[in-house]
Amino acid sequence: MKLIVATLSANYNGRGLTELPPAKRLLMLKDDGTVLIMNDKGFKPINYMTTINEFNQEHKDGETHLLFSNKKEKLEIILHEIFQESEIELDLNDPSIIREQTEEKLQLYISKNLSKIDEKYEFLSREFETGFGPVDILAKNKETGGMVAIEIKRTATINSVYQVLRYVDSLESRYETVEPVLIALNFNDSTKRLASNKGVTCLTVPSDWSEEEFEEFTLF
Amino acid sequence: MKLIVATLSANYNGRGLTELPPAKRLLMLKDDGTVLIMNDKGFKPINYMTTINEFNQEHKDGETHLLFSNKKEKLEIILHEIFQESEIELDLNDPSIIREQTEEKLQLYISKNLSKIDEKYEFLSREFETGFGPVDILAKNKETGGMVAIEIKRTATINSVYQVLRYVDSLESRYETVEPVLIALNFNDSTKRLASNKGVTCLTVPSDWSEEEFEEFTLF
DNA sequence: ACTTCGGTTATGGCA
DNA sequence: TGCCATAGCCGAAGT
Repeated sequence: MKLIVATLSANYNGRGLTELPPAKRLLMLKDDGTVLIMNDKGFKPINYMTTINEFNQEHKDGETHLLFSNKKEKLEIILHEIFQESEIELDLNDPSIIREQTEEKLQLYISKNLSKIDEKYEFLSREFETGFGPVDILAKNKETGGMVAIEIKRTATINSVYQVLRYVDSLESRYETVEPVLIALNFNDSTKRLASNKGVTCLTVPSDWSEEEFEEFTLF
Repeated sequence: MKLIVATLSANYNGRGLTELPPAKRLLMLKDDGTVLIMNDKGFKPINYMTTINEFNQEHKDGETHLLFSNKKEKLEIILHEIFQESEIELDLNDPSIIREQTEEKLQLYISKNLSKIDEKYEFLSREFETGFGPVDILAKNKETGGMVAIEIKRTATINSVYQVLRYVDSLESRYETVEPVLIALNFNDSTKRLASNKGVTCLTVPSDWSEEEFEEFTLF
């Protein structure tokens, strides 16, 4: 990638419309075509653009204008004064990051260990289609004999409450009783409150749902 | 900020849990404490961390271990081999980017020009509290005399449909009839279909809702 | 400090 | 390709 330290300004038009006043910043031109304008704060670029098809360069009044574009977007960068310019070589095939404890893995864990969360639930199926999209887990309440719609989240929000209620709505046309359940690692108070008002059961995953358990699953 | 080109690996634990195998990458250490690990693809860092309170450095077997942490997160970076190291100075007070055509500006535009979208609607208030969060615009249908709950989006999704229906649910305890309306620049087909099934009116903002109109508004 | 919501969200998966 | 849901979403504003 190429790194340029310069006083620059920018204009973007595409998904949104932005104007960036001039300041001394870092411009990164990655080998895959990605362009990033960085300042010294935070982790997000101020302006950026990916999937660039067209690039043009102009010189006007001693300033360099860079024009990046694709079918839907346009980014203009004006380099007022260049202080440094350098090229660095990184690994072409960067081995990808390994993510653990994702919602997908949590869902697989709970599918296999539902009774650890609550003894009375019996797992029936995963990603069961309701008509409003698939519910994460469909289970049976061994005490009541009724059905259970379970929505799983790493962090449950009020949206999760409405989501599981939608599934229950849809499933109630097929089953006599459907009980809404939210299972998550974290709930905030307002979510628990709303769930309680709406009759949605909230269950927390034991914090020791462990890496060892994963060995049983294959994601692919 | 400091830039380091090195063969490095990383482990993060906090909001999630990740493992990054070694490769030659760019490490950015920003002046505000932000740490970024970049490769030569895309606009996102592979690993990163912000709001760091604690930093420790260790040397083991000729390798440098960097340990960044705060109350909730921990990031370890192992520098196996360092190729380059440099320090660059950027502007301390980066003037902030100017965003146009944001949802907020769209909301203000529609507040003042609701009759341009549909003659029969009369604006009553903005950000009206429903009990399930504020509805963007509360209006009156001059033909029916009923109330109108309007949700505004740059791009409307199926979630927007459920959102406005929640507001209507809540408002119906206060008003006799409440009509759900979605106003957006873009709708996708499935959103329009769902809205139609659920009795939610979809209205598109004329593409010439112009910058000139903004002059009337003050955001602050 | 926590919650809520918009974002040029990005990104991966699947129809 | 478009649409959907997740993400270590981030960041900002309000409480």
